[in-house]
Amino acid sequence: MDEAGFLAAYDPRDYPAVAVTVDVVALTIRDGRLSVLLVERGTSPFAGHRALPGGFVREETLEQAALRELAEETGLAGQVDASRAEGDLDRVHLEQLQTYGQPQRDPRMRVVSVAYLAFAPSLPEPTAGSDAARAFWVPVDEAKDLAFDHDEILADGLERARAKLEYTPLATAFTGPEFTIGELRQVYAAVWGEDLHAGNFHRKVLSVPGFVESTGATTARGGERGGPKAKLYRAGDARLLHPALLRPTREDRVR
Amino acid sequence: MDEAGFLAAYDPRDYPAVAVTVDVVALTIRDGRLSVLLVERGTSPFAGHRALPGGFVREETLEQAALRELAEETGLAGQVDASRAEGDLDRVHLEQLQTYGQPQRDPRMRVVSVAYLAFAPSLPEPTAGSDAARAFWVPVDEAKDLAFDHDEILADGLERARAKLEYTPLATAFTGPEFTIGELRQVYAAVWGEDLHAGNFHRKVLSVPGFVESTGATTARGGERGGPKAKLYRAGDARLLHPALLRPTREDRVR
DNA sequence: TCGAGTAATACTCAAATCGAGAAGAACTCA
DNA sequence: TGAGTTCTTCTCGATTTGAGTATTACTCGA
Repeated sequence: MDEAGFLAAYDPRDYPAVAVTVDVVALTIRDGRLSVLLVERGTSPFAGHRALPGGFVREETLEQAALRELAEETGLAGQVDASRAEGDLDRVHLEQLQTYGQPQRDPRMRVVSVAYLAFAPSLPEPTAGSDAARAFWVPVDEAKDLAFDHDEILADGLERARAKLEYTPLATAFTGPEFTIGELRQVYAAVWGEDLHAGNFHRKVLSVPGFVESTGATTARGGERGGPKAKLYRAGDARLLHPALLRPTREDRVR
Repeated sequence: MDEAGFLAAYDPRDYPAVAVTVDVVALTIRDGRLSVLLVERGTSPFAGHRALPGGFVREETLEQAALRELAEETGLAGQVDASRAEGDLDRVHLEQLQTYGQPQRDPRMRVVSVAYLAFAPSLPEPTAGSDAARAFWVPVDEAKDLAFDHDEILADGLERARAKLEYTPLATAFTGPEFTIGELRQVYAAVWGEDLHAGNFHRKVLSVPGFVESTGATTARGGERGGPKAKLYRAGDARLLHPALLRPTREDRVR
């Protein structure tokens, strides 16, 4: 609210204490499956349950807090100092998802959590050492019964990711800096959970201005199971896809 | 984060105190212009500046806090008790926008603000009495130099509103319970800031399943400046528009 | 009461786009 | 070497789009 009138009359004791945290829904594609980074909780409440990585916000922006948690949990970059370069994490796309503040979402106290959504190219398994040993990637369809309201947060994050693939070049955030149209199609297939018509997808991607641009090069060899060498592309400068790549319409999504 | 490990080691003195507020971007259409509800600040900082209505979160959900602030500022419904019926406000569509938590966004202390976006049919001017006298509707293109980071919040809210008109039936939240296709088109025109082809819009709206359904009735008389009586419709049961109603493509939005 | 202006609604038509399928060429692995 | 896979390009009919036109039914002011 930010109103001086309120703040002048504001006595912290008039209000319940509120803690602000960030939770991160970090998505990547491993072995062709959309996966999310989870941590195992050691203590009550929800001991033994899995949860999204997250933590208290310090003297930093919300986004820095999310990046810091991600770095700490994955062991990537190792930098706890969020103002520094992030190493492997510098290619991670991070955006705010939503904020969750139901009064009883944490049984101990009022916790308002700002959830972030991260998209990463295939990352190494979180390395041991530091506290990252507790973190691991789980295919999203096996990520159930999470602590707190994290099932809901994950579901919201997945829906956001699926929707953004339609009208933004977000899929390139899941690939390396150079990729083939086929790899891009597999990203869509993994996130949407359904196969796409290869020919139409190819035509579509190349017809959207600024989605991808050719590097001129091709892959060194054909696919694992055969097929010719594929042309390589990198992400273009489009921020929105026009026209969009729409998911196959499913009636139950509409009503 | 919600991790017991952190909470067990958590000492409030280790972290700066954080206040949680809600700010509301309430939009309506008055005299054919998209307008936002603002309040005038009386005290420092930003005394004399206009700001979005908002306030501290109490023992309530974030959404209840947003509704309460809206009711208090507009004087509508008058109910400060957010659990009760909201009177005029019960037809308001409310959704979370984004959370703003830059450390210096409020010069006095760390304030994390959860912004909400409200869409309302043309509402009466906020009534005097209560503290609502401070609130007023302002056409969005005249809402500049707001306090704090409210210019940014408003801009984000407008972009969200414009985007959601494309693929959701949100436009009906700005109309009365019954409306004509022409009224609906004027909502789009006001929010997008550009006129639409009447014939194509008509065809499109009627072709999207579940967007509108006919009431069978027509308006009692023609338009103010002539024209035949129009058929009346009410909102249908679609939650998403398939196919979507896309804004005229502007290149500068894409790159 | 008439005439000008306006709006609702329906139609036309060419261009763009889409989904489904097919085909050829290049490559893998066994 | 042969079977199977994938990349890439086409074809074709159906759908959707944008732009324009036409008809009809109103309002308002002269």
